[in-house]
Amino acid sequence: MQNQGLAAPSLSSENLLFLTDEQVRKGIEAMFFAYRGFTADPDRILENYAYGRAHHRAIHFISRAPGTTVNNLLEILGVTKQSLNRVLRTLVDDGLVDSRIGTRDKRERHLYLTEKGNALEQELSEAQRTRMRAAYRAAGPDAVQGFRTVLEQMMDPRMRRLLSTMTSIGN
Amino acid sequence: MQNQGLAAPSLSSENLLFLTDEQVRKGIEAMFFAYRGFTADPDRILENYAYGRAHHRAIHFISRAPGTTVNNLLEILGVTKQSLNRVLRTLVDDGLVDSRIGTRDKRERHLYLTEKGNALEQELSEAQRTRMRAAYRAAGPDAVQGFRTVLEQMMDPRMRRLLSTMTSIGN
DNA sequence: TTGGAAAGTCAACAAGACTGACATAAAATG
DNA sequence: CATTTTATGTCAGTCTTGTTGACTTTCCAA
Repeated sequence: MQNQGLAAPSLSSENLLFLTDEQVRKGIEAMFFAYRGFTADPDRILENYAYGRAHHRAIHFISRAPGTTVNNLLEILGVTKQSLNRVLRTLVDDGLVDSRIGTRDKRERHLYLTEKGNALEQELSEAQRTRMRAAYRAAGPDAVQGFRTVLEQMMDPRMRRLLSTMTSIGN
Repeated sequence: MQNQGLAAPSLSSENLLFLTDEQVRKGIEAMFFAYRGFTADPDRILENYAYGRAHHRAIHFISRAPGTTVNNLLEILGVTKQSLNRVLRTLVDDGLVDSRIGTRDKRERHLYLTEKGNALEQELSEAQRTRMRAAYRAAGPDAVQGFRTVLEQMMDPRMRRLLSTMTSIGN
């Protein structure tokens, strides 16, 4: 177990207060409630389609990285292939996702959103972006910078790497 | 649908960039990955006890507000009472939670952690706090302030009120 | 005092995670 | 060329955690 800062010599008294269990706990609870808000709008929309959060996640990342393979998506989502397969199957069957056999490596399936899939993706992400945008605007640019910084520190390093490669493609 | 800022006259060019769909989308993905990190440590611990995240949440908020009623907890957790009841039953049966019939209103149950329940709560929250603390320390005080501000803006107003009353008790 | 509302409990079901076993096809390797 | 590894898909079964519906007990107000 690490030294948790109570006796750390390099911290200012402001930092000592800032790192009290109480303060950290507030952050934990804020994270819990905020995540509920974060998923609330897409969840509401998904009810109309008989899809769930799992479908949303798949659609999101296929939209983000078109042509991604199943294996790649597995890595990003952190679920088992059986679990992802169930979701993908329904999305392919319903005509929202196109699964194309790889040209170089025919074992691979490359995933793309169809027009229909893209429409749902737009609907979902627009709802989610609207909330985020409102929060960002209310909080201001500096707060957003801090928000992003703390989130990056919270995730596992592996996910942090994954996120940075993903955003460098997408930008 | 609201004006999303692209033509908003009061925004600086820095803000225009800052509010691009791409930037917002990065935030969404960061939130997703960070939440995974956020729950990873408690989840690992819970495996040893045959409990899940739902048990953790109940334990957390009972610890936070000892003597809270089932109804109150329902409000905080945002699940159905039947769902919460299953979790509470196992916790009571296993001797982690004490459920006392209300004195004023005998319909109510007031919930308390037992010594055993407190021990698990400590183990779980210490693991979670350790990660949060590390993230906070790496990000710095200003970033943490921004983090908290954005999270509060992201949650539903009802939850924001709930959080503020909760923290005013706990502090 | 009685009927409705509120708090909590029990039962059954569904979504979405999991593990394990197995199949197929293609690529990589000796 | 034979063997092994990799990528994907599938079937079956389990677990957690959410849901709805039906029920009991308790309280309160008409």
